[in-house]
Amino acid sequence: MPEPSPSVWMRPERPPRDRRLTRRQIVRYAVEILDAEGSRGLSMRRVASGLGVTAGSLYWYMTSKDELLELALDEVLGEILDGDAGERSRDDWRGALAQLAHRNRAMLLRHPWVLSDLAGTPNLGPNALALGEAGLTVLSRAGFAGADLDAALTAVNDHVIGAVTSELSWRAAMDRTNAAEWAEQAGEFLRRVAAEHPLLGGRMAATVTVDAERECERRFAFALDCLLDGLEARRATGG
Amino acid sequence: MPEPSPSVWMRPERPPRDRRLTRRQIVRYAVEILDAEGSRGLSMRRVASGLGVTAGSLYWYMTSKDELLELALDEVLGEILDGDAGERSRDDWRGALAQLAHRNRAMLLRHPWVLSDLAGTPNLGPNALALGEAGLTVLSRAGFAGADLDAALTAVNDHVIGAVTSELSWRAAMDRTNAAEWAEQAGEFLRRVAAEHPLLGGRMAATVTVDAERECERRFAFALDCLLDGLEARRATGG
DNA sequence: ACCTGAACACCGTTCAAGT
DNA sequence: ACCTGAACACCGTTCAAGT
Repeated sequence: MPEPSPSVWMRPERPPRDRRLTRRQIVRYAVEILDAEGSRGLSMRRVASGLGVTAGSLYWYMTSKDELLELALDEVLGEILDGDAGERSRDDWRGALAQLAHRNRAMLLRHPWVLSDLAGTPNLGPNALALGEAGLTVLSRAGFAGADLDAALTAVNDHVIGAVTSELSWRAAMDRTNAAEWAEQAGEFLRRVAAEHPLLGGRMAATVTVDAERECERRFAFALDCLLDGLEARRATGG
Repeated sequence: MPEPSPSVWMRPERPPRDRRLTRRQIVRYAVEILDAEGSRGLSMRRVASGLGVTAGSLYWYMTSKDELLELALDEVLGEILDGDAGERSRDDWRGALAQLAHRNRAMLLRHPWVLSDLAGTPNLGPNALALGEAGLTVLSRAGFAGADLDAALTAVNDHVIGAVTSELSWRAAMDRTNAAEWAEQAGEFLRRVAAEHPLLGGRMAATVTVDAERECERRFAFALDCLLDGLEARRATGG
């Protein structure tokens, strides 16, 4: 195994000689599994056997499953900036920031397992860093500096993370209660909710008639707009 | 085992007779373990043995470990409204909403495991419902209705979730890089980051001199204020 | 009705031994 | 240098059998 360090990213990748595998290869296959079956589906043994090796050999390339997840996280973070020239009109900071947020959201919807991972993971990979720099660049041009620069970027990123997290849990609830087999139980449940919680009951009733996907996008844009308005009012214009 | 259903909350709890355990008891002990050691520390076997029974017997009270997590989630959601009269001045919707957000954040910091759980979990327990109704009540009095009512509440909740998620990952990174043993590797790493990412490097350098806890609170309040400004501008005042 | 105990099919990680 | 294969100490879940 490689020597230990606070993060995979603080230690050089092993120099190759006659390997059968690449770290990148391992990570990409792990992402495939994660996308297809979520965090539960990922095991060192499964990754290894899918690549034609034994579980133990993966520990030549990384020190633990946690590190594999750290690597997988950065791998998909790379998709956000991918194929983005980043050269929007220099003055349209709102547009540039909103675009980053939307691309970030799209990535998270493609790789929902990222969210259960994110909380405890350091997030210091090259793609994470590039993404941070890109956001800071936009906000810096917009007039933010010092601690407000951090706060502004964090505000937008946090909205993305939170919005997708709750979108996924909302959809999980809908999918389960709407499944035909449960119609009776779910109906009875909703009736009870409505009786004790009038506002919530009303909103839940309205939810049934709505296209979940479009509604989630609408809410996402709504809050993002609120946030950007708030930032607009706080940025230091001119000099 | 109990019969299946889309969520634990859609099925009545088993009537008792001569049990050694309560579902609540099991859940509370699970929360203790989760708080002390995170999601990794929780196993059915451990919970069972801590309560003086065998793993198999837990399946009399719930159908799976997932359900246990669903129950644990609602248990801690109960803390947010706990001991809160909820009877602030009726006009101060901003204050009431901000208070809910702060209490929610405090809960998540006490129980960080909730965040890795949240994404895929339905969240339909009594405490989740009461919390939703409370938020909707405040926003409804403030003048929001229909789809905007949902969007506004979601905006605030999402901010809390996202902010705590990234706070925890930021702190995980800091804790690891600041550990004395890694001073050299971390220093070298930061130098490289600064060279390739000027803005990020600058912000990271500033970070070292700052109190992480206070800074996180500041950022939280900053974004919340931006959001509330945005909501203020969008609410339907008068009638 | 509730719990045990054994069984099944898995895990992550380590490490001598092979090539 | 890289990989195997076996071992260690675990998992979640099921289910006959006990009381």
